[in-house]
Amino acid sequence: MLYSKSAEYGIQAMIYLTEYRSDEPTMVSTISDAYDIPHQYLAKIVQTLVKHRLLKAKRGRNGGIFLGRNPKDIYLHEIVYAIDGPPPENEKCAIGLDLCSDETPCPLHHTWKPIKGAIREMLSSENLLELAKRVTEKRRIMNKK
Amino acid sequence: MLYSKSAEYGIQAMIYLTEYRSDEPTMVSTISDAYDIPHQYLAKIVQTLVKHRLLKAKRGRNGGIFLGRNPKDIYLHEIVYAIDGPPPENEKCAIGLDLCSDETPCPLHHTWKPIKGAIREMLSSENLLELAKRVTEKRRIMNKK
DNA sequence: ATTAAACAAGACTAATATATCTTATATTAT
DNA sequence: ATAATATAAGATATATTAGTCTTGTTTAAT
Repeated sequence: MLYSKSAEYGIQAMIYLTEYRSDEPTMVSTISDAYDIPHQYLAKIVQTLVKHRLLKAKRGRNGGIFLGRNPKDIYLHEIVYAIDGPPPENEKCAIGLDLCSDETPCPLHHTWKPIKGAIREMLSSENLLELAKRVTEKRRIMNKK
Repeated sequence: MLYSKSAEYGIQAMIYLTEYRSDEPTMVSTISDAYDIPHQYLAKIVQTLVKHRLLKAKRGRNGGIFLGRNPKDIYLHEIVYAIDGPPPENEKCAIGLDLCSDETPCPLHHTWKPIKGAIREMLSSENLLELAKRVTEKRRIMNKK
């Protein structure tokens, strides 16, 4: 809906790294096991994130990956864009008609535009640190039951 | 984003039928030409819509398709569900974590839930007649330029 | 009756996203 | 030095979506 499955895996991996942050590198296999993601597939995604400097990798024995920078400065849309690519220049209208704009709106324009704005806002305001905190909290609640 | 390309084509076709409603049937090729949709591909989609009674078809020479009922009583989500299938029982959370609910929310839950609601609301409140009117109005504006 | 022209339907092809397999390369423990 | 073990990278495989091709069936004009 919001992004590809690959981007979803990427987000999960980065949340994991934030939640269990450490000076030691974390192996990709540790994350793929934790979230039940195919190992080699996640490895590919991780490579992309490393190229975009969102992750750092340490190769060789006892190697693994780290966050590329402080998680409170990493926003969701960066991860999504790195993996899925940036959104298209001229975004299509919701119904696929040509030339949708405020002046010549497509039939869904007035309803869809604010929703699209809310999505953009969500992806560009949520940072990894906050997300990871909420995951920790969620686990706490679930364990209590 | 909201639905598959097939569903998008289906919506376009039904808007066309609403805008140019007539007692005579409209050929699938007329619509595929108008919206630049691959003819045979649209034909397949139309078959699905006929099976779901959203369209009626008249076979044979001088045949074509009609709306299955009054366009003001046809809502977007019906078209989408007919083509893409109904949404999954237990909708996944935005980040793909297990068990996302109000009690054990995923990290995006609070932001994403109202957006999802707005999308659902949009698809279930917009009817074909309104949409077609707006397309007509849009064309009027565009021609004036 | 015959034929032309429309939708119906199934098999096939192409493109893309997802996933796996194999080999290379880097790094550390021994 | 060597072996073990991690990421890097490229080729291959599978699943899904999008699109095409061919044939069947229905209907009306002739």
